[in-house]
Parts: sequence; C-alpha cells; structure tokens
Amino acid sequence: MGRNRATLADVARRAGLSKTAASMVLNGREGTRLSAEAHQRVFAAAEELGYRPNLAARSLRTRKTATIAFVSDIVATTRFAGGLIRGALDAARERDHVLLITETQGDATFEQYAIEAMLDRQVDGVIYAAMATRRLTVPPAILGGPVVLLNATSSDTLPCVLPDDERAGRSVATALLEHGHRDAIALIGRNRLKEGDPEVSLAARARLRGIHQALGDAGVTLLAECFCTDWLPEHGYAAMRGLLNRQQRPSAVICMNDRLAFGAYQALGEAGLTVPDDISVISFDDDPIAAWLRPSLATTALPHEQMGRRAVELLLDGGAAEPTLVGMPLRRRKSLAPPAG
Amino acid sequence: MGRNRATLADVARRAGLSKTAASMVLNGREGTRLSAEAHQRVFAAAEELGYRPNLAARSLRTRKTATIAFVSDIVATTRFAGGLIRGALDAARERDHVLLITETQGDATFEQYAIEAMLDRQVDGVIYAAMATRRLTVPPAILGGPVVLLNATSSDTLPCVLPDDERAGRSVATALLEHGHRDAIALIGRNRLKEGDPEVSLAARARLRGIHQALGDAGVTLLAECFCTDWLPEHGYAAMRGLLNRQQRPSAVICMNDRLAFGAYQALGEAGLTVPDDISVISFDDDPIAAWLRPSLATTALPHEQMGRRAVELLLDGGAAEPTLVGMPLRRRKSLAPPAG
DNA sequence: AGTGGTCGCTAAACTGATTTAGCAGAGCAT
DNA sequence: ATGCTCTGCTAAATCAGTTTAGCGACCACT
Repeated sequence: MGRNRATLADVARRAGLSKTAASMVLNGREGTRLSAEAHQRVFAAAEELGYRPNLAARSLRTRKTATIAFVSDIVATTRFAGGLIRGALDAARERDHVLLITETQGDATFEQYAIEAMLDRQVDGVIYAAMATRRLTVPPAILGGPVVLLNATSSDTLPCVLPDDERAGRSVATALLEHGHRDAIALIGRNRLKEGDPEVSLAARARLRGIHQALGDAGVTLLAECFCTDWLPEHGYAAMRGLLNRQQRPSAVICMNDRLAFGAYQALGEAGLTVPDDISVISFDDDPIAAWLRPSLATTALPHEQMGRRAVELLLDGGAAEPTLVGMPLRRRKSLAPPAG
Repeated sequence: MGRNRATLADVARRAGLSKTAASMVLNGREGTRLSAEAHQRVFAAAEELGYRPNLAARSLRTRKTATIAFVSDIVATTRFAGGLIRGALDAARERDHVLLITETQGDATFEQYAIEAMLDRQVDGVIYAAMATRRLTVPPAILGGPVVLLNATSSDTLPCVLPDDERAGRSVATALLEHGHRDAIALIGRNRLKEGDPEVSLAARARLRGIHQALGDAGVTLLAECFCTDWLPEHGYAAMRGLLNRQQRPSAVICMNDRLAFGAYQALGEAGLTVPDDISVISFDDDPIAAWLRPSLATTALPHEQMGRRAVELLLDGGAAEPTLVGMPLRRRKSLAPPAG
C-alpha cells in the first residue's frame, strides 16, 4: 500500500528548498518569513509529485492521529448501530478525522484487547457506545484521554449523549390524548429488569416516566399495563392477546418499542381487528419495520445519526459536561385515530 | 491519550541494556545471541513499566500498520452491514489487526476523500464492500496494495467474496418441490433493472438462474412471475394481491427477498388466507423479520458474517484469485407445507 | 604469537514528518 | 567601522521504534 509515495524531502528537493521550508509552507504556518515565490515553488512541487504527508510520521511528532476510536459493546453489528456510526462518520469526516471501530461483544477480554489496540495506535479520543441506552462502567485505561459516552452514562462524570426518552414518553402519550383517547389506553412492555437496572436500560424507566407524567397531567390513568420478559414481537403478540381477552377492550395501545408493536399488530390481525379503527397503536424507536407495517406505525424515532454526530462533536470540539439529550421526533403515521364510537 | 507511556528506551534503561537488545527480545527475534538472562531482564522491565509499543513509530519503519481499511458504498449503516463488519472484525482481531471504517455513500468526492484518508494512514490493505451484491469499478488509487472486494466483483481480476445466490435459488426451488409443489408456483420480484445491470445487482440474475434451473430439471414451469419496481414490502403486497386476483391461485410463492415476502404476508392476511395451509412462502436473505413473522418465514440466509470473515482472511492470508462463493444456508421454517387439497 | 570464529551486545542509521534554534546577508543608524 | 534589526531561509534535534553493521572479549587452533 502506498509504495513510492513522494516524501516531504522529495518536495523540498524539487522546490529547491529545505524540508523545514516545505513543511511550513504546506502547513500554512503564520509568521514564517518565507517569500511568496518560495510558497509557489513548494505548492507546485507538492502538486506535481502528488505529495501526501505520511500521517504515521506526522503523528509520531505531533501526537495527533486524526483518528477516533469507536468502541461499542455490540452496537456496530446491529440494525441500531447504523445510524450511530453514520452520524459519527459524517461528523468525523467534516473534521478530517477517521474512525477506528471495534466491538467488545460484552466480553471483558475482548474489551481489554480492543482498548489496548486503540491506544497503541495513539487515537485522539474514544467514543464508547452501548447498544441499549444504559449506565456502564468505563474501563480505566481510556480515562487518560478524551472520552465521550454514546447512548450511555457512567458514574464518572464524562460527557455523554443520550436520546431524550422521557420527552418521547410524553410525546407518545400526548399524541393519544390529542386524538381523544382517555380512559382506555393500555401499555405493552413493562419490564422489571429494564426498569430496575440502569445497567440494562435507562430507556424503559425514562419512557415510562414521560408517559405517566403526560397522562397524569391530563388526569388519565392507564387501563392496563402488560409485563413482558423481553421486547420482541412474540412478547407483544402475547401481551396483545391478553389485552383482547379482558372485558374492556383498549381504544389505544402504547408499545415500549416497535418490535412489540409488530407483535401486537399480528395479534390484532388474527383477532380480525383493524388498526386504527378498532385500536390505535403508538410506539418507540422508529425501526424500519414501523414504516413497512400496514397501516404504518406511529412511533418516536431514536435519533441515531444525530447522536453519533453529537458524540464526535463533543469529543473534538469539546463541550457540555452535563448529558446531551437528543430529541426523539414523533413520526405521525396511520396507526392513530380517535377512539371508535 | 496515552500520555506518559513507557517507551522502548525506558525499558532498555531499566533492563540495563540497549534499545536494540530490548527491541529484539520483545519481538522474539530468532538467531539473536542475547543471553537468557538478558531476555528475563527485558521482559521483567517491560512488564513492570506496562510497556506497549507505539505503533505509529513502529509502522514508520516497518511500513506495516496492522490496520485494514473497510470502505463501503453505504453498507456500514444498514442492517445488512452488521454481519459483514462483525465477521471482518472477528477475523481481524484473530490476526491482531484493526479496522478503519469509512463510507462513500456512493458519492465520488467522498470516496476519493475516504480512500486518501486511508492511504495516508498507511493501511495494510483495503476491503471494498458493497451493500447490494454487484459489479463495481474499483478506484485506481487502492490498486497499489492488497484489495479484496466484499459482496462485489469488478472487471479487474481482484479477489472477491460473494454469496452463492445461484445455489440459493436452487435450494429455494428444491425446497418447494420437496414439499410437493409443482405447477402452481409463483414468483414475486422479477425486476428488469436488477436482472439487467450487473452494477445494480448480481443477486437477482443468479437467484433466478438457480430457480429456473432447479424447476427446469424437475420439468416444472412457473405459474406466474410478478415484476416489481423494487423489493420493498409495498411491492410484495401489490404483487400478491395481483396473484390472488387471477383465476388459478398459486400453491406456493417464491419471493426474491424477505421484504417482499413481508408484503406478501400482509396481502394474504387481508385476504383471509393462511400461510402455509393455503399458500407456502419462501424467500431470500434471512432478514430479522423473517423469524418474527407469523408463521416464521422459510428463507435462505445471506451469510454476512462468513463473508466479512473470508474477506479479511483473503486479504491477510492471501488466497484464491477466483471468486469465493459463500453458501447461503436454507432456513426451514413454518411457512412451508404441502399444497392444499 | 597470531589468526579466526563465536558470543553477547551496542552505536548509529533510518523511517518521514515537525519544530527549535540560529545563520547569513541586507539595510540602517550611530 | 561597529552594532543592531530584519528578512529569508536551513541544520539539526526530535518523536519511538527497527535494523544494519560492527565492536570487544574470549576461546580454539595452527
């Protein structure tokens, strides 16, 4: 790779100047007293030789690599990761930086290894990302340099970027209230583990808080809350079947994520009920399936791209010590309607 | 990042030896005549100081960075990318390498920029990946070093890794034949663009070839072939509705991918038909939704992880100049049954 | 005694950039 | 003539490793 690339010495020689001169001109150093003509000659030589600096050599001296480590538990390989990485890549590119990506797979040995591999390469900073919004323990090794937590917090006061799940909870509940739903709203996806352990999830609690807040403000209480052992379609399916077996059928259902909603749709379809005429459904995440469902599913979008972008901005441009909350926009789609008759 | 790390000079000093000696010991050089005691002292010193070599410095001399560029058109941010990257990460880690990931977003300027950024960092090789299996033109800049194409081919004879779509086509058709379907098999997802332009897709043609081959061998012809402008759920939905309006209803449907199948399921549900009792469905990709559908969807899995892994192996370990085809395993699920009546 | 070989180790060059310190010459004032 | 400043530029050190060439001590052999 990159054999016979021109070096700074080549450029200097061709320009008839010293390496020092060439270096200063190419770096646009102020306060140097090199003549306009010298500038011209260096630029011309660099152009002609197609000169590109060797960043390994440069960083040896400057201790900057223009490289950011993106370390995640498992995020890089899931559908949720895409946006985070894309946002980070975009922001990094705008700042002439590049991303070194690794995954720990939640394994301490891998994590240790990954972090050492990054530090050995003298990265300028680390973005430590989690798949599920949660609290985590930051490995001490990376605390020697700039760190930003992405989709996570920690007990150390590190800058971090989180989705605003609480506000999303309020938007979701408010959207239902606006459609006239009041006393027959059910919730699918209560989960003791996710709500109780911040190391598992921060989202569950926050969403719940937002929902209860908005409903409370309107003097409304939930008709039913279904517990689910996980947030997968099968659990949403079972929960919805349970709801349909009760004496009062809900007019609207809030699902804690889109996969639950997907399962709920399946149960509704089997029961011969129609969304949104019989039941409205609203949810969280804006998974791609939300738009594919028939009717399309109203939901609040996890702003992955924005979050990835903010993480890089915080890391390189510096900023807020307090958590950065990124808004989760409400996607109004066809699964919402006023309650039937 | 990594301030006050111990250097090789520190280790040498502590061991009471020269940098040369320390370097040789730590690199396990054969044929050096350093005493066992010298070895001990160096290892001890390195251990005590927590010495880790500065890879920027090392690669300046050795022209190896133990870093691979993973350049993709857009793959890094889609659900399809996950597996590719994970496989590549795993294989890279096993070989003590690390991945520098960028995305070109199909934009020539970005691509140019991304490739220069990688080459400036002296990567040891480039994996050039595409989201859709297709033929592409490799930017000449990266031809100076090792390159492997992932999920793509080119006119240059570069090593490449592709899914075996043709064989997948055969498996899919064979699975239906095995269940006893013969003269009422329909196909959803013909597409002139994907079939005609290798720069758009290689998969469409190959899958089709496999399907026709297996059916032809059994003396079976398709009942119907539906054209779709794209392979999204809405197109599958429309195509299935079209099929249901014909006089002979198919006993089985092959969808060119899982999203089409998802749409087909929706149309079947609305028409009050049951999978697989009324109609069997089988498909390609093994998108996560395939397992989430009710009943779960039989499909052939894109072996993303395997492919990512193979790409790294080819790049670092060398190997086959001819295309590496990775098998697409058939996932037998509940959407298959013998034809009704 | 001189020569040659092996052993155990090191000095110094080298990689390709940045950066510090400073030199030569011109112009000007004293 | 001397000293001073300013201009325009360069030599050399530096970053942290790897690698080449070779040095001194010791032993064996003729």
